[in-house]
Amino acid sequence: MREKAKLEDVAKLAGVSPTTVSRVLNNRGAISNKTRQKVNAAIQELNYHPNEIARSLFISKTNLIGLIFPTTAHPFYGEMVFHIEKILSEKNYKVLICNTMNQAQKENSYLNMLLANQVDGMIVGAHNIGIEFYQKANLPIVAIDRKVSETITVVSSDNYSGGRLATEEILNQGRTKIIHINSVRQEEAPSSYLRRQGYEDVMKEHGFPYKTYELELPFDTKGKKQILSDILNRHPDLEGMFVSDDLTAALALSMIRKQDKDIFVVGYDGTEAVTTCLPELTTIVQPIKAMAQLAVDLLLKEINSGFKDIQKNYILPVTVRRGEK
Amino acid sequence: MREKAKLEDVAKLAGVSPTTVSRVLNNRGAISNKTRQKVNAAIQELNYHPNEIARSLFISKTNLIGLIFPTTAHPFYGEMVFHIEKILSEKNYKVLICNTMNQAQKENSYLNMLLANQVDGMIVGAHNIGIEFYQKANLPIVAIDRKVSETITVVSSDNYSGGRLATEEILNQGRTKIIHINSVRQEEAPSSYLRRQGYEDVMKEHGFPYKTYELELPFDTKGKKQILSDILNRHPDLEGMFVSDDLTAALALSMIRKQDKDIFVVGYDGTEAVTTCLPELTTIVQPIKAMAQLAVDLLLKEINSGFKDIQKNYILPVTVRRGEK
DNA sequence: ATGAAAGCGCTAACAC
DNA sequence: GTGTTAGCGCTTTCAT
Repeated sequence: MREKAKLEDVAKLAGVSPTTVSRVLNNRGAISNKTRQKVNAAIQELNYHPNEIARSLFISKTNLIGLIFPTTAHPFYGEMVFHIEKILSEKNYKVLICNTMNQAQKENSYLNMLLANQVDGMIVGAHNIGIEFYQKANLPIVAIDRKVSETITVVSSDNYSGGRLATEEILNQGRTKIIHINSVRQEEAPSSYLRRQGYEDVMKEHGFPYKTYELELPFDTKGKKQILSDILNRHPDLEGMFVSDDLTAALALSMIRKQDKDIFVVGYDGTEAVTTCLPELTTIVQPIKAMAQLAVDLLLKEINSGFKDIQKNYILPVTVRRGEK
Repeated sequence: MREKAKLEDVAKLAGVSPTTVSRVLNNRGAISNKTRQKVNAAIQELNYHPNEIARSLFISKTNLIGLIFPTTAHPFYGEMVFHIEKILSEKNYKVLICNTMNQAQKENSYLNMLLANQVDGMIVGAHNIGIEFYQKANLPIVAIDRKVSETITVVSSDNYSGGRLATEEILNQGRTKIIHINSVRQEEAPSSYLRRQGYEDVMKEHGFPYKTYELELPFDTKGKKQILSDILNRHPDLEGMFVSDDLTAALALSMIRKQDKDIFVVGYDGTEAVTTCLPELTTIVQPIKAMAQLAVDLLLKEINSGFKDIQKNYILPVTVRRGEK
């Protein structure tokens, strides 16, 4: 295995100094055409690739962005990560991906790893360690759907309206016996709380009883099914369910079909993947692409402004996607 | 924004030499307990994080792995990337993610980016540029579902058997008028060709006519639907379809339902997400986690053996997942 | 238009 | 046990 060529090798082969090669590479300063050609020829011949690591070390900038999310295996995050990476790569940034699987310990060690690797910034959509860990990082960070904070910018979609819309969608079907299934409330994640609030407010306004299940949903399908089954049994006359995650909603839907019940299910997220698989599911659509775009824009602004206080909360609107008949 | 502490700052504060700090950090050599404590205290106080970039530069190893895939927005790749990252992170490797969106130009520039960033190796599941680009990289690489090559290890699942199984599954329903829908054949991607071969061989063996559509499927759902609709119209008496991608199969399924036809659809991939959304779909399940594990194992072996010739093709078995009634 | 030299933050000989 | 020194591959003053 031939050793990798370095800048010095190129310089020697081209008969110039390392400085000159560097100038050609970075298009800086004035270079004669003849020199440029010699250098380029040498680069070609040696199949030379500049060492970004060395470059990063010198300029104290890596163009590396860390992404911390629960798991790309979930379509919501898979699509979110896709959009973020796509937008960042167009601006010449590279993306380090971290799947925390909702484990605080992993999130913490990923955070330290990213700091050690000198990322220029981070986009965080995981919710398990205190915001103070991130504040200590002293780095441009944008959070997605996280707790409001004095120093970290948050991008989210309108979870409260989402909860309201979902509930109204069911009520519009003439159904009033409606429960809500949510993930367990996490201190740092207001989204589930807001969705719940939206649901409960609407029910209260109409004077209907409401019931929210905050579940610590297990990762495996079997466990989820068991829990859902118990809930269905407990509500034999149920007419509607607002389930704050499409995948769990899908599970509920298929159980309902099997039991030949008539329960109207509304889900949450509205990813491409789930919409393709389950076009009949009514769901609240989060603007994933727009959230990704905004998060990136804000992050790059922080990075380029020297991390000054443009911290704020941004809330993007959600929409209803009515299931196809 | 306080400047980042560096090793030298820690050394000064602790009243020792940089070397000693480095030794404490890396647990190398013999250090007195007292010194270790002083150093650790200084590290704490300064909130010091070792600069991995500088370290990488010196030791000529980044512990960085590049992942090149079409898009994490597709559940198959989303899940694949999740598993790969999870396994790699346990071995202290970091992951740079690249979404090529099936564009050769992007794939090529990602490849160069990864080389410039001194990745220790790559796992590639995209199929748009010639294998020779990768060979030039002169780096440990494992390909997933790519063309067989003399110098690059390939991990795939048994696409030929998958094609056969899918077809037999439909025949077992007593259906014989079966078509196959595949993505357009790409020179470097044998998987679609092998699935097609499996389908056609089984049909031939039974003496039934066969028809394969190799489609350049557009990215948008609308376009896909149009194409599928045309195909359905062309085959009014169709009894079965083998569609070599679950998402496209899901689209076909919902159209078939709407038209109230009786066509048995078998898909391909068997991801968690699609299985959850569409438990009634029969599909060929690729062993995503096992493929990820094997790909990582082989890659790390190449990296640690100094990239010697353990190149080979590994084919993992697929299974049938029968749709729930 | 080009080159010499210093240094980004770290580690590994090699001393003592 | 601990420190001194050189250097990983690059860029950038500061010369010329």
